[in-house]
Amino acid sequence: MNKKTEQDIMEKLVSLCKQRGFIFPSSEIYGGLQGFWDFGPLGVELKNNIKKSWWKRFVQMRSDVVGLDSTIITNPTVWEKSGHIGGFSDKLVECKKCHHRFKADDFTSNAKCPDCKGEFTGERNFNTMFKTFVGPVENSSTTAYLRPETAQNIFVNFDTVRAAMRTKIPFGIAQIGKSFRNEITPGNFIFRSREFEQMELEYFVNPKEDKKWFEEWVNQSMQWFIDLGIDKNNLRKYEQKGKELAHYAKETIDIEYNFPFSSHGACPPVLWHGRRGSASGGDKGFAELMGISNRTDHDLKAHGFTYKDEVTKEEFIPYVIEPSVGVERAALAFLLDAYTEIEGGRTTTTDSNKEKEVVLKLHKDLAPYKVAILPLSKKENLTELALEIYDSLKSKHMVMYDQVASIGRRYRRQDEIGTPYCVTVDFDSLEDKAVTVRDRDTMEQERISIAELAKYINKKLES
RNA sequence: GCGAGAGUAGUACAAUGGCAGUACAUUAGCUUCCCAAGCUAGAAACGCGGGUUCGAUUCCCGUCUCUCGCUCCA
Repeated sequence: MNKKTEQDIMEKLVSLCKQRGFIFPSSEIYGGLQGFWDFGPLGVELKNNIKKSWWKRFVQMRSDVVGLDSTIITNPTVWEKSGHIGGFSDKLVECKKCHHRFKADDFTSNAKCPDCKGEFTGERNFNTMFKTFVGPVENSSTTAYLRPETAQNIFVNFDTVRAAMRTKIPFGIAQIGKSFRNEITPGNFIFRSREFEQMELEYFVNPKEDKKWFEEWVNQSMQWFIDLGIDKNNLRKYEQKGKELAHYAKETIDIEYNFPFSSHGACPPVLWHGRRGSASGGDKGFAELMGISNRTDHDLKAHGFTYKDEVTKEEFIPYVIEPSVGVERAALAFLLDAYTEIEGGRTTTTDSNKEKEVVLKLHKDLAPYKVAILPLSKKENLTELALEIYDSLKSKHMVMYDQVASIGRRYRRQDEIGTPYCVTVDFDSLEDKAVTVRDRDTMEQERISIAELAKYINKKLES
């Protein structure tokens, strides 16, 4: 795929998301706000389905992981202890000539730009934590922060959760929730936004076993994406090396997805202290979808926790293995991977002259609507039966009813939003008490008796 | 924050110093009845404030917002 085509796909997906009610700019009637996105009727279903899938696999299905839902605003001491008040605030200088930017601690005040020998601006603070005030008085003693990650709330609750649930190491605490980062450059649609939702799991282990558990979580995380239908060829692991690693991390592996944009431009790798400038050594497309880090005992130590094994009497500060993924970023990867254009369309039974057809091949667990009920005709007796079927299914699944326009057009509508199954009520249905169930991907149809329909659909959606 | 570009129906695009169009999407009706057919009718837009002008969506200034690049990262 060439670059132009790739950009087109991103633009087309953005349009589709807007038109069909997945995602649109926040507060758009006032021009929107950079880095903030609203999820529409379909988007919220997709997002909920992603979260549901993650929670089921990593909390519900595991006896060694429990959940948590903590607050966005906390006592600011949390962020002092964690190092975020220092770490999320960088002093930067900018070259007045070439506008390259450098961390101020690397240079003396009279230094020249290493790229073009230009003059630097004065130091400027780049703080990526959102500030707010608790209570009506705005001053330094009431300053609080919107959390830039959900992880710290898990760490500070370590002992309380452990005691309440009688958990023994190794065990994990999972949390899904909003985080906020005042990113200097949000962009690429929902890839990087300022308000976003994280699914984080902090898995506490004996430091002697950190390697084993790290590998385990990398593999588990990878498998989750694959099981939800992401093409393996669009996924890869990237191990962060040296200065790419966060200060707290002993080891980090990114799961990267082959996005249709390059998320990082060139930046001087030698001069830049900290992270790598371009994704995985400059390859275009692949960019971080998820990170799995060995955070060692950095966080628990910072908050003053320790752990005692009551059987072996061994006392230690647990290491933390952290799989962390952004819900919106995952949603983008799922949408991109599902977005399929078919030149000329798939129709063989009519000679309609369409240029292309769009099918969103989302995994059935992720599809916003699972089933659409379509009466073949608007004639009274068909719609009545169709609505009865709709009513009989809606308590179990997200079901859509649509009677407007030709049947072919309605199939296209459902294909475009990824609905896996369409149930068509035709004139024979009145006689034989059966309907046809149409598969999104194969367009094949099967005739099912109405009495068996609910069971049939349930089975299809569970398989 | 700096640099560059851009703001016109839901989307993608036109045009114009004097009634703002097209395609797709959408609504109602007719027709058809299993894969975007057709016909008829309809709804729907010039980011905002100022200036120039008889008249500004168009020209000028400002402002806001977005997009791209720089950092940051899920």
